[in-house]
Amino acid sequence: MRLMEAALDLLSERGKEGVSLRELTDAADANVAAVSYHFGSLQALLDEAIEEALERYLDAQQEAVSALGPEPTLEELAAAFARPMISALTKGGRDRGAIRIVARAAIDPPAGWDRFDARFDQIRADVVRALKARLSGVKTRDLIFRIRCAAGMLNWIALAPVGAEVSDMSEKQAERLLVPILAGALRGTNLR
Amino acid sequence: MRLMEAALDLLSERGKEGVSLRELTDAADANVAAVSYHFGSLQALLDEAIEEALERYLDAQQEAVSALGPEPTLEELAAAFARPMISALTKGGRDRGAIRIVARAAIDPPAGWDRFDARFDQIRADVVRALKARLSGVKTRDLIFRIRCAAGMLNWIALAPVGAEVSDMSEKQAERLLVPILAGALRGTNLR
DNA sequence: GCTCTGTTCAAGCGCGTGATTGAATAAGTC
DNA sequence: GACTTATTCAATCACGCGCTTGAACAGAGC
Repeated sequence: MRLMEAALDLLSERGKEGVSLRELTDAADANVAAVSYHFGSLQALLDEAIEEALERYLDAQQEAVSALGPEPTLEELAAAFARPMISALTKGGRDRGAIRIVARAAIDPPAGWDRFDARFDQIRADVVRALKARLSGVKTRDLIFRIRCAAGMLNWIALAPVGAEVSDMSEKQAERLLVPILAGALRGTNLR
Repeated sequence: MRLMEAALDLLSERGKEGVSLRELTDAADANVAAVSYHFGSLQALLDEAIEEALERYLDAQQEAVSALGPEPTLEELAAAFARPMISALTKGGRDRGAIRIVARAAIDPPAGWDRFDARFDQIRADVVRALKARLSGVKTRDLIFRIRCAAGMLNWIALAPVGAEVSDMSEKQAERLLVPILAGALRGTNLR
């Protein structure tokens, strides 16, 4: 569907408040009424696009994390956790666009996103389990917070100007740059 | 000025695209024409508010970093770097609002923000100098990237839901939680 | 009392927005 | 060919937007 593609493109550039019906239908080479006809409203189309982007991202991250061996190192864990983001950023195009939509939405989640809470919790639980083998002294609550900080850092890179640097690299280069930082954040410093 | 206060409040809640002239003047209990009269336009008022918030933040961060001793530990450095943000978040109210405005603006900097590039570079240079004493093997370019990642993580915490947790803590608690993560990110993992 | 200056106000302008409408067209189905 | 259904289209609606206008008001200086 051309409308959905145009919605994803515009959402990634301008955010969910910056997409007007006219420019969307112009970009999709469609009539304004087509949006109401197929999706009910502009908002419904945008919501659908955002949810689709999030679902794809969660699928990729969950798969990457569960593909890890039994006792991964911090770096292996961080690499798996970050791979979907790094891959999308360095690949560019629609993939990078979709990931930016998700990152934007994570700042103030749209209504109804508690629907995805269980998936977020599941992924974090998997990461926590792997982390505990390496960081035995840290409370679970703190580990979860560190994971959220690491995810936040990735989201920031997807959105902010600093991420342009990463987008220009190869996937390997970006991984070599980012994984030590993420792993360092997960490990922390105060308790050895 | 009531208009400026209302602008800061609304900007921190909705971002720079989400503030309408009507709701601003309603919140400030003023007439719509007052904005044009005193500031020229709505955009000019918002720009002024954002720049003021950024300047205050840069001042605080620069002061905190330059107040460090000659060879600070990674934790001391991270604590100084993060103090203005942590302080504003835990303090709440207008301080927290102002910091969120800055964080939002950092995602896609308004036109003319290259004006502040020198200040950002200055602060980063100070941090790099202190970092080099502790991380002798890392390239300057990579250190700068790590600093930007750490700053990004703080900005993310200021904006995203995960930050609510931090906002409810005391400044000391928040520092104990965040500083090890930031210091860990700055140190990285792959080269000891 | 009169005027000048700074400020506030209700009313309205032009414009872009999301959404709707009824006609026109295309594609099956018998 | 006739009827039904799905889709597209130009035209239009009401609304909220940023901004301007000219009148009204208040205070200071003379």
